[in-house]
Amino acid sequence: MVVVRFAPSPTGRIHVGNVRTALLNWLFVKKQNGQFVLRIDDTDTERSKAEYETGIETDLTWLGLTWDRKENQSKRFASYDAAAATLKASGQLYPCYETEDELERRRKLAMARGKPPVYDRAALSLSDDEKAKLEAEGRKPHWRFKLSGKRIEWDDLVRGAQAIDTASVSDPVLIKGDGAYLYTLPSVVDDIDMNITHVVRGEDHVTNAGVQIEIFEALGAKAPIMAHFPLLVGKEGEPLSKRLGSMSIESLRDAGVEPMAVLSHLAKLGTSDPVEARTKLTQLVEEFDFAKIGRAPARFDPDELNRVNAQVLHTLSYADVQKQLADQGADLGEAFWLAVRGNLNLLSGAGEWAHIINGPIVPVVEDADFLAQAAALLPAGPFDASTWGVWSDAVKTATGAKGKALFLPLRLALTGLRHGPEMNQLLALIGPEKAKARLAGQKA
RNA sequence: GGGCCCUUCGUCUAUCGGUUAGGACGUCAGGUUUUCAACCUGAAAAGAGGGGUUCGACUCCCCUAGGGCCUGCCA
Repeated sequence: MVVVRFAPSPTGRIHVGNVRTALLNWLFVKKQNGQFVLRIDDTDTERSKAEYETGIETDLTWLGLTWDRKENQSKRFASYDAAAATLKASGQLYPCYETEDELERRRKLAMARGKPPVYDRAALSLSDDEKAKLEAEGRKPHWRFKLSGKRIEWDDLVRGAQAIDTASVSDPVLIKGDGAYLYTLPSVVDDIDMNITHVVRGEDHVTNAGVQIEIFEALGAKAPIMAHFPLLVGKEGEPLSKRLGSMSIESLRDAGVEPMAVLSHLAKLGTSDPVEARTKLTQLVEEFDFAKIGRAPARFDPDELNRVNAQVLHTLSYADVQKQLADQGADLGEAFWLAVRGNLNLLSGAGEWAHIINGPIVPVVEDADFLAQAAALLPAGPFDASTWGVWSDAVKTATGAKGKALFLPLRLALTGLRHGPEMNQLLALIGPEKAKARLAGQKA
């Protein structure tokens, strides 16, 4: 069975970049009838917060990205300890005593000389006596994984044949001087223990992939299949991180954006499919294919998201939104929704139209005589969708006004606005009493 | 500095040596709505620059320019 994971750290709320990773994993695994594991990467106990963990769950749930299983890395230290012990025993995890300052200095020096800043493995040649002496001085070792220096190759589902030369990469630190695990080892151990079959993530991890494949093998496991997709960049092609603050899922939800708009946009952006609204997650699942994902960074433009949001709204059925309309006191029935949805950019806008229909609103009167003539011609009621046509025709005959001169004054008087849904729908919903009052210039 | 990846209409992209370079959004025009919005139809709109290879290059190679990622005791 296909098993994927989404592994956010609970050090903040998730944003569009994170969600894209989650979504791509989710769409892929649903198409394969596999399992989606939500793995909370909370090994950093200092920065991880329970409130962010629940925040992540809230955001994913709002989007409809369900998980089959949830794990917390903070509960799995025993497994990491065991894996570290295995690697230490085989000599593949070795202690280093350089300070961060030293390493920083060496890196800068190497770069200044035009050399790649790769760790020189000086610690490997330390004798037991030297190590003992350093530890006696109070130095705490950090532990590095010894890379093979070979070319690591894999077939990436998005990028095709990949090769990374581990000779050009520093031996990764797996355990910090304070004993804390860095992301690398727990990630590999979890992937093994949780039978993760496919790792789907951003291309910022491709170098990691090479390193991690070696760790998988060092632990006697086979690395999962990898898929690294291009990252999102901003509208002008700048790294998205600069604007991430305003892109949190929480903020989008607060702004009234539809979950399916977020999902549609993120699923289609950077793929060969047109960026169009889908109203059901199942449609996105059906259409998902790694082969459709391009290799160039995809530009995320909030305006596009708003456009997709409007598109979602325009196709949502009454049943889809009835509950939400009721929540904002704007459930005026199916005819109302159908009349109004095409004019909405946000669902919250439905409330404004409900208010225009229910009143009281102040009509805009530019020519009271004209409106008085029109009011006199108003049918007795009740109103239906044909009332408007009959009535406006009568007004036209009586006054000689036509086109814009006929319609705009009536629209302004009846709705107070210059634009909106078709008047035949609106007039039927407004009804005879309010129509009459508004035409007379009265608040109603 | 080094490594990896990328560059086609304004935007997201198709093309995997021979196409009138296709689609979607946006834009513009027309239609519908006796107004507007929504909706429908149509049009304009592209291979970063320079060298090669080839009968032929968007497609393959090199250089230049531009962009992204990595190069952490971050994830």
